[in-house]
Amino acid sequence: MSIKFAILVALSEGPKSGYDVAKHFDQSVGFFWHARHSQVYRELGKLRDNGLAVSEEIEQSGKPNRIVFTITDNGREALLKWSREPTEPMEIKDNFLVQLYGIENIDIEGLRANLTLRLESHRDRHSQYAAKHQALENGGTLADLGHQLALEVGMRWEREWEDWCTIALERLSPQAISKLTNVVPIGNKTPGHTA
Amino acid sequence: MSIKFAILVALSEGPKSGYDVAKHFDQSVGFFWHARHSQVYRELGKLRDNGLAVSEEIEQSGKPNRIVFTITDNGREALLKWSREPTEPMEIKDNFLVQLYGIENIDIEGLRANLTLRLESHRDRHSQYAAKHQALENGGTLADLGHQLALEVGMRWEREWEDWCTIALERLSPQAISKLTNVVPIGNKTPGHTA
DNA sequence: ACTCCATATTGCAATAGTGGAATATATATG
DNA sequence: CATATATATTCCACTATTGCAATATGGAGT
Repeated sequence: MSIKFAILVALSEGPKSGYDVAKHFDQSVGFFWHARHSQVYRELGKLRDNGLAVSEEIEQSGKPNRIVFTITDNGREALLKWSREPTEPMEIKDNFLVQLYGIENIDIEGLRANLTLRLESHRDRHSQYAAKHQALENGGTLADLGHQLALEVGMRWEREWEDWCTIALERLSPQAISKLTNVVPIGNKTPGHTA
Repeated sequence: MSIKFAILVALSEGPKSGYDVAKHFDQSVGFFWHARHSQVYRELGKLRDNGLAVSEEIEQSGKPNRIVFTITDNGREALLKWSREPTEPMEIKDNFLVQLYGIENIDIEGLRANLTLRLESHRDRHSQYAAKHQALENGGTLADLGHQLALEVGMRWEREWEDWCTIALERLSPQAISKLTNVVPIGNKTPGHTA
């Protein structure tokens, strides 16, 4: 229901081709609702069909022509209307947490390896958000405020994951695991003191 | 790719019918990878087709027969194998953040209303996770540790949203908005001091 | 010279997930 | 007595999203 609006938001910042959306998206609204290029092109077509955007073909030589989309008044109306309805909070959907939930049938060595990898990737993302955020620190417009607030959610999320990964690595260390009761960890090399 | 594993994890705790999975799921693994009943039944069928679970029909009168699924050794193998591969960190996908990103074309009154609603819902979820977490506080098994850690991610997530909503409500208050430069907020009743 | 990358769009098969209807009965609530 | 809710499964249409291949060319790197 809503890549539609993410793209509309992207267009609201200025006319863009599908290529533009797909590319610069990932550095802005796309942080909070991502899509692959094939979906972007399809959705742009729908926006045009529904009168929320208009398109204009721009001739180029050597490359396929650019098709530039511009948001219409109807498009802005749609955004406005959308923002007056309640939005569902997003659901957590994370493989790693599913694995934790099934820890008894999971390779704990693998879990630790994953944890280390993810710590890295959360750090990366955190600094990505932080960089964007810092670039806005002197901005005083409404748009800046919106971007700042959104990025702050991203930063909080990544920071929490970072903290949690560190703690989880300790709580899942071989030493810690070996102190648990009932331990017969499958796929885990640690010799737990079995009953 | 992975409601499959969430269901496998559910089955790993004991044999379950589709109805059981759909129902009790929401109080456990389903926190971290949810599915509607129609999908659950479909996936259970696939697990059986692929030999990761076996099913047994249990006669009942008055109600349709229960079809109880039990995880197989192949199923446990699949979980183990899965946990040795890296998992992608989940992506943020939140309508509300998209709206913030497009704040210039959004009804700020609506945004504030949404913010208030969400504050509520994050509080609810937080206490849901916290209750589950507290019930485990004396548990010392590996399974308990896994559940605790997973729930802690949920708690962190909800707590951060709670904090952030409160802060955002201040930063988006009519008074705060009116102090911004360049303000011609659409759909916002506040008389911004236009240039 | 060769390969890789950026530009730019289209199209399609496949997977993932939602939402609702249909079916059948027992029990609880008003 | 009517209505809702819990039990239990199946099926289907639909939306959402991914991933890949095809097409065409200019420029940068090795």
